[in-house]
Amino acid sequence: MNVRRSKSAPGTARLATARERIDRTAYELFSRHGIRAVGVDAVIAGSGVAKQTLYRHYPSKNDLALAFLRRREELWTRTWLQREVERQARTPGGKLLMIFDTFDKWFRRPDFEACSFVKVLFEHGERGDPLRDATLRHIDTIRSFLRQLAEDADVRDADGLARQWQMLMMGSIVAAYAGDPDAARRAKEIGKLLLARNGIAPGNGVRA
Amino acid sequence: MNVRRSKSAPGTARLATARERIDRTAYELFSRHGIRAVGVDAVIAGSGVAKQTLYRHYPSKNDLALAFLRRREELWTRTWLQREVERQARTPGGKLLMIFDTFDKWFRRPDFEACSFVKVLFEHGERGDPLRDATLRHIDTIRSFLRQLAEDADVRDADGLARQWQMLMMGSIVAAYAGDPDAARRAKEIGKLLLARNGIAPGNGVRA
DNA sequence: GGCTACGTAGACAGATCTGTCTATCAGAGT
DNA sequence: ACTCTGATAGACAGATCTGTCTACGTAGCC
Repeated sequence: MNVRRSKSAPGTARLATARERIDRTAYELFSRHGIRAVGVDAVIAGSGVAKQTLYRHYPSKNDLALAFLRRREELWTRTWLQREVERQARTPGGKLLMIFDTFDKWFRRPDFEACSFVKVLFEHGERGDPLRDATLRHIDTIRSFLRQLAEDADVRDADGLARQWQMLMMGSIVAAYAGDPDAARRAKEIGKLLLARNGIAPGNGVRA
Repeated sequence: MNVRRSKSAPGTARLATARERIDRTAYELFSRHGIRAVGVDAVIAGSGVAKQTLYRHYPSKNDLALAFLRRREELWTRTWLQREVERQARTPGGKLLMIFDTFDKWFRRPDFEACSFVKVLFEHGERGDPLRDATLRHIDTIRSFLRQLAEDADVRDADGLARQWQMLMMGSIVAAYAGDPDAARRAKEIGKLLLARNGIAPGNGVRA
């Protein structure tokens, strides 16, 4: 059972700390099946870790779920979506549209798992649930990114456009999850109308 | 405990059949908290019915959940949304926009519970789950209504417009659930752009 | 060599949830 | 009067899930 390689030098990266395996497994399972549907035993089995080890790092499943949401923001929002958008488009309008090009590839992945934030929001929507509050904060973070792009484009009502854009994003995610693989393209079409309405040049984003 | 009034004449309406109380309670609880979060014991307690009675009418919780979805289509989709829209608008374009006026009132209700179909879709999204399949059919029913309106408006791609419109509807529901009470108005604005794009007169729906 | 930190293995308590079972009761039709 | 249907009340089995507890092992560090 002892598959671990070494403890290595202090402060340097280990090959697969128990904690890292827990985090990775929790991410995999929670993002695919939701939080309620996955028990701590499944995380333990998947990461090959002892129960006590998991509970040493996270005092409760709730804490593990909160850590998952933070990791989701790190991996999905920042490292994936924002980086992809910034890398492939230059103008604010082009970046906004590039979101849907990025979504398009995402929706067509066979393991498309939908947006964890929306999923958890519906799973733990009761007012007062700490998971709900955390989820709302992560959704706010995404909207801040959109609002910044809208401000860069000198839109009159940047917050309003950001909210409309996020509505399109979430709507397309639900539609894709309900089985429409072209949801991102349909959303992008609407996005173009919104950009035109707000006097933003749609081009300059490499692709039309 | 015996609160029932009478069994009344055969074939006529009774005052509150056990079955009716079960259905009403299940609707209340499932629509508010989702299906996973509500146990059969809660439905039993809420309807004041014996456990055996519930299981006589519905062989399993799953069947009860399917009945709930049918009832949701009856009450929410047909009796509420469609009727409200048909009652207050005359032209296809006006009816489409009226959806968001109706949503606006809905979103502002203090007991706004979001769309059960979307909720259940995320709760039971695993492929092969009968609840998921039923949910998708109910979502299709709503889209048929939208497609019919689009066809009445002589739109070139009625299915495409219906899908975009439904995307707006679902996006606004998620946004409202995430705390934006103005989500319906923002969606309506986008809707107007879509109508204009498709050459549909926005007016004639009583309200602009 | 011994202390400390971390990890493993698995039993266990306690809660919760679905579905079954038994026993009893009330009313309506024949 | 008798029977049949539907309802009540609640115990119970069996599964599942969170979190605790004990006992043991191992590697680094002083």
